[in-house]
Amino acid sequence: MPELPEAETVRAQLEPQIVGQTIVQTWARLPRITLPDIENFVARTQNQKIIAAKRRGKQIYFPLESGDNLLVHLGMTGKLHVENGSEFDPESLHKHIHGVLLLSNQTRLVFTDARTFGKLAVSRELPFLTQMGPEPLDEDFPAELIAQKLKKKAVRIKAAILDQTLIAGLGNIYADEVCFLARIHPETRACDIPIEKLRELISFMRPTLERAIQARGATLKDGGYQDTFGNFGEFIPQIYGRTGDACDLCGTLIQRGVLGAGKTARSYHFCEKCQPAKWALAGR
DNA sequence: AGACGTACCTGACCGC
DNA sequence: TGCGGTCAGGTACGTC
Repeated sequence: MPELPEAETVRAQLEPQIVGQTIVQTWARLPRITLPDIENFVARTQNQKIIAAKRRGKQIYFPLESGDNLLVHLGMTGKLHVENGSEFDPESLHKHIHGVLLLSNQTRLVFTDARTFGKLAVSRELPFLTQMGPEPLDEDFPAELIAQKLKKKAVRIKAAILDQTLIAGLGNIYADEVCFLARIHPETRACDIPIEKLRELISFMRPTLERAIQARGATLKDGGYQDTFGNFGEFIPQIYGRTGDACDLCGTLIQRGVLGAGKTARSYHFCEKCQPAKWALAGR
């Protein structure tokens, strides 16, 4: 699913394809995912020149000449691609296509999303720029500050690092990966982890995300993620989605666990030997 | 205010 | 072959 590396891959691939182009015509059809509403989205993107392709965390956005921004969140199954053509028939579009932008160079920017967890939006304000936690890839990423904040949290460490207001860009895949690399059981309460161990966990974020970007992201068995050219990501997780496989480090069979319950449950993957529950589950 | 629960959505997969 | 049940998770929002 699209996390920071997948969003960055899409952003970087789109940049040379669409920046400098003018949106000639906009089409959208699903009110639930189109903000603030379809009428505004269409009116405020049409006849606008795209002046940049940016990303913050998992959020992709395109500043327009008017001062508005075109925002695309890929959610779980969202995809963006550019195809040739200067017209289209809304009646004959595949049912998963929820947005089409005709560009001035006779191409179309197409948004598809099977599970419709993604979002299309137009907005002048970008509150997520300040509300979202720091970018792990930034040179001045405040690692020590994040370690201190984690040390005060009672939530389980995996839930803590998924919180986009604390750190931007980690999702289920990369959260599991860094827990594995740091040898921390995902259900450990953040405050129960020694501070030096938290620093170690944080130190794995940037290299892991950078390797994933070089591999153009990760595509799991469900084939959910594709880059803008329809290619699968080639990042191979060491732990995520590998239930029943042998751990790369010790050969122990990788297990799957569930964080939370009911509708909110999120799966995690771990090696019980490399990631022992020595601080975990203390209060249960 | 922090922690946790609920809801959205549908393709893929599985057991019968 | 068909069908009901389960799983997948990013994020907004409600509750305690």
